[in-house]
Amino acid sequence: METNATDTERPDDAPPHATPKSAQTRQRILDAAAEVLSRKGYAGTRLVDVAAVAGVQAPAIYYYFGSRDELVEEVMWVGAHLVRLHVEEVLAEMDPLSTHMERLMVAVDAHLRFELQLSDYATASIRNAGHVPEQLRVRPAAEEALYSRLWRDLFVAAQQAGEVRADLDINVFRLLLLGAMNWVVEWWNPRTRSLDELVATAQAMVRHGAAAR
Amino acid sequence: METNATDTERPDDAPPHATPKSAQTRQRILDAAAEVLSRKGYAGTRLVDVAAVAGVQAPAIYYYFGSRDELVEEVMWVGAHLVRLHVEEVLAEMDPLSTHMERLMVAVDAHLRFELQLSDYATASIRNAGHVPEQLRVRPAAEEALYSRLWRDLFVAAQQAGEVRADLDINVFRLLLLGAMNWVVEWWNPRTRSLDELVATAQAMVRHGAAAR
DNA sequence: CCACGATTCTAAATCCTATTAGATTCCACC
DNA sequence: GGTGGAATCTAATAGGATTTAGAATCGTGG
Repeated sequence: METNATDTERPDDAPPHATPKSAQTRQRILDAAAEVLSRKGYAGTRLVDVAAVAGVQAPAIYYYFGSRDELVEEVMWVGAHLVRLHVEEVLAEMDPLSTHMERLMVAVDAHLRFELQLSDYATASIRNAGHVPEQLRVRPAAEEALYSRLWRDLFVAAQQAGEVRADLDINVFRLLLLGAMNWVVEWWNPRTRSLDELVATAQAMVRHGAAAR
Repeated sequence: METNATDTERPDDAPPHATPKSAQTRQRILDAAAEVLSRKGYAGTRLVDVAAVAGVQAPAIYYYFGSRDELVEEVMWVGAHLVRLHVEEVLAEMDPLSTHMERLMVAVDAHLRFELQLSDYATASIRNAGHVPEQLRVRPAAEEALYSRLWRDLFVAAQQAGEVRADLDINVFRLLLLGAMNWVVEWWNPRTRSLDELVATAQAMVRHGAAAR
């Protein structure tokens, strides 16, 4: 019994998957859950709806996930994970000579675009962070902590380099900024406002709001 | 049948109330609902819990409210309404000679303090705005629109007076700011951070982020 | 102190949705 | 083409929460 197999994070309790290509159904279900969750929220997400979006019958979900909560938890984790990966990746591609403020601007841009355009997972994760029962928050919370650290590092570096006012409370400022960006999912309408404009304004909020001088 | 009585907004479908003093039970129930709703969210709010907090049995709620959803809707509406009243009141007390930027600072202060200290209703309203079913959003949404207008007016006046940069998109900036402040309920912990510090940083975000010069 | 309406309770009905059971189909491989 | 396991379905179960029914209690005015 090779319980500690190498290709999976979840040891043994996990149902089958990973073997045949039809386990892409698992992905369809996960995607569907992300979409429904991002729209309806934890309260309004019914397995029947998820199944319908995934083109499957509700009980089929149990072939891949132990329970509704397990499915939700995974969506939340993936959401937090993807955002962090995306922002990290974009930052890694930057010119190493960029200023810290430039890095902040790029991070703001990446966060907003990913959240609004690329990922139902991110939206689901953001909107339901404070609404799912405690037990479901553990794994996702760990991911969010990593993401939080990423931003903290950006701000600390910028402040130490003198690019951010020394008297600014960067911890509170960072949390306010992330809140402003997260809340965007509650009001942004692609048909009403251009994403570019949104990004530019958010960047201005940081540049002028935090910059030294 | 005096259906169009003068002392109530809801015409006739409403159950008794308004007459005897014991209708303060209604208030207890509403308060309890606000508290539970602000902590557990729409999903996790069970009538049994609300009843327990109100010191009553669950079915008693139906003597005052037609349904669970009606109760929730009222909490949401009251939440939005109270915030607006509070901020309007504080602004009204200001020296008429105050600058527009000073008025914005006071509004930020009032919004945050009310949301975090004074009102479970505000918290409940904010946290669940995007999570309750569509039908429940109509009445609360009307209140929120009024509040939105209040802020828009503040920003428009400030910009026209030249106290806010002319090239700033004040609509987007306003929505970002309100988002930042609303999201605070998701992370603020009174034991970890002082409210004064939070308010000061939020004000700085506006003052430096939006101010001309 | 009695009556009557207002208020609240206990007990039961109803509904909704997650979850399980068991049957069935699909598909790769012999 | 048949066999065995993987994948999915239909139908039934179960549990929890709202909501109704009807009884009990409380409090006030006569």
